[in-house]
Amino acid sequence: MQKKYYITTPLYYVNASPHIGHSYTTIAADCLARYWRALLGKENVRFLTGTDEHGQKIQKAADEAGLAPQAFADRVSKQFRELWKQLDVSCDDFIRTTEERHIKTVQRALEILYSKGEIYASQYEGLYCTPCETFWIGSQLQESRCPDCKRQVEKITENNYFLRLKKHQKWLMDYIEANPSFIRPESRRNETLGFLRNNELSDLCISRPRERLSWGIPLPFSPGHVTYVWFDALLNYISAVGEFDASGRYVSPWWPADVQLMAKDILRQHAVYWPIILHALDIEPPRCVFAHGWWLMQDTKMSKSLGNVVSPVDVSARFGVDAYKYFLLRDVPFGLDGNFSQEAIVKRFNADLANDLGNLAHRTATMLEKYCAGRIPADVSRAPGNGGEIIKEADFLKGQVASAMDALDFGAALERIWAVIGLANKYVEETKPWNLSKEGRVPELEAFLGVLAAALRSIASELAPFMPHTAGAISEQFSCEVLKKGLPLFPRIEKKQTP
RNA sequence: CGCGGGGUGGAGCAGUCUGGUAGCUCGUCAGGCUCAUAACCUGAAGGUCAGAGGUUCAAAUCCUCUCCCCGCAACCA
Repeated sequence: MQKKYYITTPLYYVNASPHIGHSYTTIAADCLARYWRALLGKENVRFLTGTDEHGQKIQKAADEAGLAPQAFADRVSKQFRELWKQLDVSCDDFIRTTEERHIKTVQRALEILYSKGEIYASQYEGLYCTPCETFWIGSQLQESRCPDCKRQVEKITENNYFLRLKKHQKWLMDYIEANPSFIRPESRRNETLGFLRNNELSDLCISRPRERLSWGIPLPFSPGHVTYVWFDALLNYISAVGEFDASGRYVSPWWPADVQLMAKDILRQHAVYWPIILHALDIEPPRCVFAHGWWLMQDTKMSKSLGNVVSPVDVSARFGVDAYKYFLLRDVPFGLDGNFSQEAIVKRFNADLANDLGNLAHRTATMLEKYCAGRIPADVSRAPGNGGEIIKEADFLKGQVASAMDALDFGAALERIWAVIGLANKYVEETKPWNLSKEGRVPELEAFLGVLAAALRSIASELAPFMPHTAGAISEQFSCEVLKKGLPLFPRIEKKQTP
């Protein structure tokens, strides 16, 4: 049995405000963190998120906003931090790449790699558009002009520093082959292996000349250069939870990470560059990098230029934080793309949350009041009908949720929980408590209600990582000797209501 | 010969690796019930599993070919 659990999200790039995609990764990570805290104890789980703040795009966005890069980064980073608070995300740490602790670690890592010969000086040659300050590769050009501003690009050469990737390619392929659960889901693992088999890695340019870009971490061995933003950003996962000792050995109570979540578009950086950087530093790779899918808008990718980016603030304000989380984790298998729409959320909300779960809690509460004077019976030994089976199924639930969570299959975990909700609703129909009441069969009636309350407690307990508020509300109602009836948890959303 | 993903009842999906009565959710229709948020429960209708050929006692599942859809510049989970 493992003793500790370290989970990360990517550091979100602060060149724009958070959208539902950012919240998806973070909510999934939050769910896992909450799940493992319940299992291992709060002190044995570490959940890290944060913001990535260096690089040319930030500098550019800051210029456009008329702010200094740091001031701009402060502003957007704060948006992320506040969003996580609003969404009740339980991160243990929020790291920013402009923090001292991170800069120190990055510079130390650079020194170590440089002294080991893993980083070397060379020349970078490329097609550069000066007004746009961007390098392009041949295939991106439109009639040898910059695809953005349509101006002529020029071939320029600059002195830079490179990280050796090629020499570690064989090691990485062997590592991925030997560790089937390192890259998940399996389709992404195959994709990565295919890429590595068909391509020879070229060494990674990890520096930028200061005169071209100043907003970054200076290279300790070349003050005229700053660090390439991806190299900088990836190291956050270790800079947040440990440091290098005098001999250059990385020491951390948390590393290696158990799961590193990300969306599929940044798998390459995490499945190729990142393990190689770590390997070059004599640090173990993470146990698992998991790439999930995208949320599409009407079957097309969300993008700023199409203007179809949805804000998690608006959606969670309309439907509630828990319902929003439920939708994200339930509607699409983790790993695949999904379609995002208000209609889809309403459907889930009404069918699963209002009709199944909310209604079960509410009808149980009403029956407890009506038939038991609000007392919650503890003795279920004389439960009629399938009562014993319901109790058994509720007990099994923990194990079923556990195996789904081990597979990072949130949807399956929720389906298991909903199966018990379904059983409980059916149990009411089959038992017909209104008849028991008329016939004065009090012991059976009480045991019946005891079964429902027990089932709801199990449901709440398993639901807690997914919907903390809802689970709390259910527990509170049904966990004492006396019922604390509340208002319906999820009032149905009627069709006529306009968005 | 680019690479990858996909085409299963009205909608969204699972099943394909390890052939053997085609399953789930939503929607529709009918019935039941009244504790409950017009919620809940039961039942029904609806699919030649993109198409063609092949292997097999048996194919959504294996093989071959064909057709169609989506992604593969940037922003970006």
